[in-house]
Amino acid sequence: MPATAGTPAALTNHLLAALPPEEFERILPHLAPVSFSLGEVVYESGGQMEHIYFPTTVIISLLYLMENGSSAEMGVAGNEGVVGVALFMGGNTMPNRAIVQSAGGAVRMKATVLQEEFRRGDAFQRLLLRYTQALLTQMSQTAVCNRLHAIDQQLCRWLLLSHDRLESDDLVMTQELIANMLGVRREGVTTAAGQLQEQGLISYVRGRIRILDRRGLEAAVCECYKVVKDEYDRLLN
Amino acid sequence: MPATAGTPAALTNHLLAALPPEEFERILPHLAPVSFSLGEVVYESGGQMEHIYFPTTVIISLLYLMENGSSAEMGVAGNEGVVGVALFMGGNTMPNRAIVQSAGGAVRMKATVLQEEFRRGDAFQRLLLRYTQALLTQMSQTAVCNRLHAIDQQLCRWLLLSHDRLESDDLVMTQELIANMLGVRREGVTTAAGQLQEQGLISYVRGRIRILDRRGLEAAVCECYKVVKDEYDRLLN
DNA sequence: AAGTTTCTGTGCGGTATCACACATATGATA
DNA sequence: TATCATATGTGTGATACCGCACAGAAACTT
Repeated sequence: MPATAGTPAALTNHLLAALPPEEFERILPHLAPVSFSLGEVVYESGGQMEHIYFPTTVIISLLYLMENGSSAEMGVAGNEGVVGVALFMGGNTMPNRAIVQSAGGAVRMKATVLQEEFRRGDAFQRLLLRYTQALLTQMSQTAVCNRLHAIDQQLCRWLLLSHDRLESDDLVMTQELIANMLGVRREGVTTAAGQLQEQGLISYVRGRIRILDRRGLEAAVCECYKVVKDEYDRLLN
Repeated sequence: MPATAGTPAALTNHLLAALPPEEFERILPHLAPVSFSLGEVVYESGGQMEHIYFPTTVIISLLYLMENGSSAEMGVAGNEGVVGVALFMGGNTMPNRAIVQSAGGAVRMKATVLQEEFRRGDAFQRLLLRYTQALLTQMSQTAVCNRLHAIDQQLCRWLLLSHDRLESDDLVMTQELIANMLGVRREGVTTAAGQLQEQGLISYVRGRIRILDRRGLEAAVCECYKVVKDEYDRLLN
C-alpha cells in the first residue's frame, strides 16, 4: 500500500482537515491508516506510545481502571480529535487506558514525526493545543457530572457524545459496557435505558442501541453536555 | 515598586524556578507580584483573562458552578503550577471559575508577553505543557474519584492536595467551603471530618483545620491521590 | 455583658445507588 | 429444532448521601 493511502480517510478527521493545505501535504506522507475492533486496547495505562492516532470513524474511550477492578470513563475521542496528547504535551504516557468503544478506522503518525511537526509551532501545533484544551474541559465537566448528576442524565450525555462522533444512529454497545464506562452497575444502566426507551428517545435490543429522538435526548440531558459541546465548537470550529 | 520586586517571590514557584537561568532572566522583568485574599475570584467562567498567574503561596481552586447554584471543584493549583492555561493553549477562556482557596501571593505576567514567550518553543513552553498534562491527570482523576469513592476518602484527598501546596499544617477553611469544593453537603463534611478527628489524623475548630498525622491521611486516602501525586512528580520533577 | 453572627453537631425521613440473586429473553450454533 | 451463551429485567435489603430543621458552641460587636 502506498504511503498516500490515507489521503481520503485522513480528511475525515476534523483536525487534519482543518490544516492549511501546505501543512496537510507535508504531514500526509506520514499518515498510515489503521483499523480497530471493538474493545481493542489502543494504549495501556502508563504504557509507551509509539504513535498518535487521528480517528476517522473509530471512537476511543479514555478510562481509568481502579485497583479493585471497577472502571470509569474520563473522556472520549472520535473524528473531532486525536488520541495520544501526552506525546506532544511532553509526558509520553498517561495513567489511563484507551480502548475502542466503537469499531472503525483511524490514521496514525509516528511519535517522532509528530513531535518534530509540533515543534515547528505552526497550525498543527495550534490545532493540537486547542483540541487538548477542549479535552481538558470534557474531563473536568465529567468530574462535575459524576459528582452532581443522576445516572439517567449521564446516560443521555454519554449517548449524545457517542452519537456526535458517529455517522449512524445505531450504537453497538451492551449495557454492561456502558456501565463500565459510566462507572455504575449494569442494572443501573438497564433501568435508565428502560426509561429512555419508554419515553421513545431510544430503542435497544441485545447490544444495539438506536437513537430515535435526538432532540428529546438533548432535552433530557444535564447542562454538562452543552458546556462541553459548546467548548468543542468554539475551540475547533 | 521596581519591576524586579518579584525576584525572590518568583523563585518560590516551581515552574519558574525550573527555568534555565537565561530564560528566567528574560522573563523576570515581566513578572509582577500580586496578593490574593480568601474567596477572591481570579477568573470568572468564560471571562477574558488579562494575565496568567504563577502562585507562590496562594492556592487557587478551579470550580464549576451549576445553573442551580451547586458547585464542584475540578482541580487545584498552587506553587507547583500556574493558573490560566487557556492563555497558551489557545482558547483564552475556560468554562469554570478560579477562586482563592487559601490566601497568599502570586506573580503574574501579561497575556501578550506570555504568548510571545510561549511561541519561542523553549524550556518555558515545555514546562507549561508538561504542567498542563499534569493538570489533565488531576482533572480526570477527580472525575473517577467523584464517581467511585466515598466522601471520607475524598476529604482525605482534598486535605492532602491542599497540604502539599502549603508550608503550614494549618488550613483556614470552613466545612461549608470544603463542601462546596467537594460538591457535597456541609453535613457530609462534618461527619467525615469528625471521623478523621476521632482517628487523630486532623483537628479542627471553627474554620481552622490542622493536619496532625499526614502519614495516617495517606493511609486513609484512595489511590486517586497517589496517581495524581506521582504524575506531578514525574512530569515536573 | 449581652446580643448577634458564624460555624459545627445531630436527628429524621427520603431517594439513589449498591450488591446479590435469579428469572427471562434473544441470538447464535449445532 | 434444541441447546447454549449472552444480554436484559426484576426483586430485596443495605448503605450513602441528600434536604431540612434545629440545637449548641465559638467568635465578633456594641
